[in-house]
Amino acid sequence: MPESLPRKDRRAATAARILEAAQTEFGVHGTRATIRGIAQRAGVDPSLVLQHYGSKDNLFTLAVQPVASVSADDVDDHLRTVLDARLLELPPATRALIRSMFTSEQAAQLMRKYLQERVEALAHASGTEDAELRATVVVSSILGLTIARHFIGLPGLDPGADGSRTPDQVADVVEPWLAALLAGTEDA
Amino acid sequence: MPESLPRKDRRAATAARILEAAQTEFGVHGTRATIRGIAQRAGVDPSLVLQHYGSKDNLFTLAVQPVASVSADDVDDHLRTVLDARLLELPPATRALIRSMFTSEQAAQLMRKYLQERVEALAHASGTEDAELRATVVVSSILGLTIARHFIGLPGLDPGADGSRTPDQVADVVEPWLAALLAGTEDA
DNA sequence: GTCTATATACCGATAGAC
DNA sequence: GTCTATCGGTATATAGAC
Repeated sequence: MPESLPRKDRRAATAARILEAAQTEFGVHGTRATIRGIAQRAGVDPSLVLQHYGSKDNLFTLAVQPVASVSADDVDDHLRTVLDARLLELPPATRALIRSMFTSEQAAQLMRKYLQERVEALAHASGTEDAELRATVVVSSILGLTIARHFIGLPGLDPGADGSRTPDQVADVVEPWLAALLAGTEDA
Repeated sequence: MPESLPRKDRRAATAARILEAAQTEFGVHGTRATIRGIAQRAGVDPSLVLQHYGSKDNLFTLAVQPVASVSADDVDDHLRTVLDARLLELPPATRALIRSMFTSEQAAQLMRKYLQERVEALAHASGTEDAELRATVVVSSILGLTIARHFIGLPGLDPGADGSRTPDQVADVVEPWLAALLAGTEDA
């Protein structure tokens, strides 16, 4: 055995590895992820998972906490940032949250709160008529694009598929369209 | 016991009740729905469920088959029809499919095929530049609105919530916006 | 401190009583 | 034909061996 770190540090590092493994497993299997699967991915004994986190439910709660959202002082910048993030790679916690929110009321509530915060930030920053409705539609559309891209695999959003489309090209089309709805300048 | 129908009809009626119960249970619990729960909802013995359908997986396959989509000869009519259907009440099979597609690869594949058919119909009917990309974004947005409305419960889409908004009012805002993206006439 | 063994519960599916 | 009883498997969680 190599020179070991202080016990406390080793324990914290193991706990972090378990949490990362939990995010990955919940991201792949949703609420059907198992303690055994998480332990195997983290390279530890299953009992250690509960030793560190007490229960599967507690570990789940920690694993699906989304990263803090950026502020929305500038609407266009905010839209572009969020859209790029959702079309490129998904943070493990976000992937786990989306995968789990249809079979966990707790996850659904967390997602509702998270999305509603973005709705209110966008609505406040735009301030047009029907601002909340428009912001809700924008946020819902981004959610739909995220799911279609990362969980369903619709070929039209798959980068490098048929027409070798990059995520940037998708965002170039989508961003002005979302901005137009928020601003209320679209015409049919 | 009242005068009973012919055995065959009674049996078919029971099978139909079981299938309906399965759609409801898969719509509520996703792939976590149980044979026992389905049987209880249908008012029959659990063994009867397997007697009729062979296996849970076979019953699941039948329960999540979406109803056939309408044709898209007229783009605006098609958008309006689909949008109204998704914002009002969701068919049981569609609810079960969406709820299950994150924990069942079979359901995910079925949803991909279903959405891609709508994408190609819309893209063919519009025929603008980047038609497939635009149709994919439209279909993904409708999916996002459906999920936000029926599975997350975002207040901005909740009919009769704060501003007593009807689904029609939501569709009145969303439909022209989606049509503009398809037609390529939006401006930023 | 780490892991083996197990308690408890629920799942899908099957066999056989009536 | 319908239902009782149960098998085999797997899950979370706990207790105790070392």
